[in-house]
Amino acid sequence: MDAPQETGLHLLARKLNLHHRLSEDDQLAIVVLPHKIRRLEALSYILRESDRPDRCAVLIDGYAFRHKLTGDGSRQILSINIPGEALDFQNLFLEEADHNIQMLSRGVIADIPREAIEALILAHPEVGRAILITALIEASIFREWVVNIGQRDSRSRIAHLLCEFAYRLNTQDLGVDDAYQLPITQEQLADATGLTPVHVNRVLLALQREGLIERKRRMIRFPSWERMQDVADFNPRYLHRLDAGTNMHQANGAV
Amino acid sequence: MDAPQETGLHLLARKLNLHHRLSEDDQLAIVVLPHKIRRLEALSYILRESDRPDRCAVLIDGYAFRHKLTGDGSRQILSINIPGEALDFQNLFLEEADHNIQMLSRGVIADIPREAIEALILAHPEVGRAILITALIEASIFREWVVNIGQRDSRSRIAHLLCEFAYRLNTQDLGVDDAYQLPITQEQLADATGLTPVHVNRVLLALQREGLIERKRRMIRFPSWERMQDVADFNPRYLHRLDAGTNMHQANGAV
DNA sequence: CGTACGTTTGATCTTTCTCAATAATGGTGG
DNA sequence: CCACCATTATTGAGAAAGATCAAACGTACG
Repeated sequence: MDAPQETGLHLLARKLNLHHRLSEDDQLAIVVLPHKIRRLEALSYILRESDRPDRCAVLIDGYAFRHKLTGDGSRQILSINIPGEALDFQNLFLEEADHNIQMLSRGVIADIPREAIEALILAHPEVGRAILITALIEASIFREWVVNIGQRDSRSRIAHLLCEFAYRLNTQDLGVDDAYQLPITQEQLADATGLTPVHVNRVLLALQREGLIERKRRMIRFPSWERMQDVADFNPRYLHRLDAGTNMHQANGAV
Repeated sequence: MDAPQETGLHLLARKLNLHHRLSEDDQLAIVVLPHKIRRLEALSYILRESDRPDRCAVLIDGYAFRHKLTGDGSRQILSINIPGEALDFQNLFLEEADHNIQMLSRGVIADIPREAIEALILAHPEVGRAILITALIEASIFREWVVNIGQRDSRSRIAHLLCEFAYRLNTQDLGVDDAYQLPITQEQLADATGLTPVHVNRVLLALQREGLIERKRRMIRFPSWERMQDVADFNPRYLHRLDAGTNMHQANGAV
């Protein structure tokens, strides 16, 4: 067994540092934050709409997703989260949660008490700043999703989601070269893009026939990142990486 | 001539106070913030994608909107902003803007220098907190737009946008009873909902035939807020008003 | 080794888009 | 105040993207 108690929050420090440079001292303050490790099964809920958030869950291992249900029961997936991401910055400072957060796969999270975060922000203003910036970048991603769902056809739409996910994985050093494991089913992909599962399936097969993606099992590979980026109309500016401009397949010199 | 120098920032203090209670002292600090008043024509740009934000524009009079263009030139409108709202919390703390902000009508804005905001946050932590909360609520609204565009059919979609706008106007005491002036053309409404202008027109006429809305010129009235809310699948939780639960037509006791 | 879940396929239907034209409206200069 | 122009709103007919319904096929895992 590994020791997530010792390594888990390093991922968070690393993630925050990607968007706002932090001193060694500030990073250390994050790593030593009090927290409780929990192992969760796939589909278990981390937070439900209308809950009062009182702790901040940080994803250590596995994947999670945000979603919201409409009155007629359909589900819109709002984000797919990867290890190192804090799941509750969007809710922690508000009175009640406006969406659900659920594990996608089985995994591990670290729960940090709200008060510990508050104290951290007071003692380390730059960390507070990093949290603000990270929350604003999440908002930027939501805006891009509005654009993606509102304006792009199904082909670009799905390609865009695949590009974003690849790029973010790569940012966190979780991609294996140019291939990666897509942790979601086609039905979930449908709920994330506002399409039906049947149509998602047809689009994936079409992208494959065109040679834009290769798939075996849940593994996805882009034979040409450029062509894919082009089809997806993907411009990573909205992800606000500090070292943007660097080629995605050699980046991550930081930390 | 009125004196927006004296009254303009009161609107901002009022807006922030809606989401996070502020002391008299904190509110005063907002009102006396150094700023420059500018009168702008309709469609003039306040910020462009890739700009480096260095000031915060607060909308004093008139309407503005955020939008983003895709590679093939289509436009997605991301928000419609009303007087009292700060237009740059989403960009001010990031290196470069990821979307455009443009005036919808002619109007007046107050430009606050970035440094003044930074100093304010340091001297008045509760104002910093209010800014964080306000930015998080904007993110919540973007999420709801993802849901709206991703899951609802054109009828609910447009109804939802109309409800949200009515509710927000009312929150800022800008609605005239149950009727209000919708400051956008059907083409802009189309770009906000991911539909075509032609279809928006047909949906509006249908809503009108059903007796869900009355229109003359740009004026919109809901004969029955309940029926409209129902068609729109509108639940104002995502707007995180402190005094939510109060009936929208009698609210605003605060400040 | 069977069962549940996920993927793939086919046929048909619906919503929304596209293209094109006409009708109001509002603002402007004379 | 009126005539004109540019915008905005409305209408119709046909096309297309994506949804729906239904079934078959794989494959992971208990």
